[in-house]
Amino acid sequence: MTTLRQRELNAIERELARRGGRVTRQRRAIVAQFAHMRRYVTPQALHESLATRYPAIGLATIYRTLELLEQIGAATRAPGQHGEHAYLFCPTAHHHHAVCIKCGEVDDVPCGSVERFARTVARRMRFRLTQHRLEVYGFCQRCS
Amino acid sequence: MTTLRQRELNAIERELARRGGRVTRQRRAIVAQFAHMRRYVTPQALHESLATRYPAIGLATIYRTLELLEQIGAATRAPGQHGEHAYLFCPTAHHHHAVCIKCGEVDDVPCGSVERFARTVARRMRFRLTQHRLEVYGFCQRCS
DNA sequence: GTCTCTGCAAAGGGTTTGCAACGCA
DNA sequence: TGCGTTGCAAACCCTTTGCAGAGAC
Repeated sequence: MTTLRQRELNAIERELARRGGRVTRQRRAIVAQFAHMRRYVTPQALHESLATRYPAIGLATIYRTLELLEQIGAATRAPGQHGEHAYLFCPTAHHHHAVCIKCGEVDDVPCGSVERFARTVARRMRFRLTQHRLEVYGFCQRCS
Repeated sequence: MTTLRQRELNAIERELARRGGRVTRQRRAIVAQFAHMRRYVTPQALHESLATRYPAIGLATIYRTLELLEQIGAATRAPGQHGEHAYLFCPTAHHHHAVCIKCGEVDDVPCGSVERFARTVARRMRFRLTQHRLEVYGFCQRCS
């Protein structure tokens, strides 16, 4: 698990470098913490959770880094209920999410069957499908 | 269709009255325009679209009325991409949406089969399901 | 050494709130 | 007449931007 995570982090750093970006201490710290959280986080929350070990990182840097991660396909942004941004570390291909309403942890739901299902629905409605999004809420195995 | 719409409007006014709320000119105008639009609208956009006939209605009133409609179950709020609020007139029971990415019109997708599907997914993941939400994006029949 | 990134602070934009006047019931 | 609602404007809060200094490569 840790190995997989480390591999993901390395891939992100490579992608950053490939685009001419720089791998700074701040970005390393932000990405590591973000990946570790496994839930939707607001820039503010991420800033706070980094404050102990990296008190010097500015909030604007968090915003800029999260936006960058979204651009390189390592994060998803889903606007929260109060208008704030909420990001999820999410470096893999298209899939869906199961969000635990107790602990907040987010698991992945593989896309295959969702896609077939969405296509059926669209065909029935004479709707030309381009995207679909399923979110499932409930209690994860541990919180049940 | 018009009859159905009128019936929905009447139901909303009754619900308002039942909760001790008042049916004012402003609320009537807002609800009628909102229901007529059949798409996600921001408070700002609704305010503008009312400006011609009701220039005196304040933006704050729109915000307050939309929030109220959400509370009585006549509207859904889905935060937009830039952090603004977006509301959809949506007075019927639980269902899902097919959003046209060209004209913005929103159609309903009946819930039944989505629900069965979501349950299957949840069972496979040992996830105790409480809610689910499917959104389908593409071109509606007319825009295809 | 160059050019990107960072932190700070100010600006921006949407939303919410306080309050006196208004108007349903 | 009483009490919920409205409009206005100020307050709020989160996000974005500008800029000079720091730092990756």
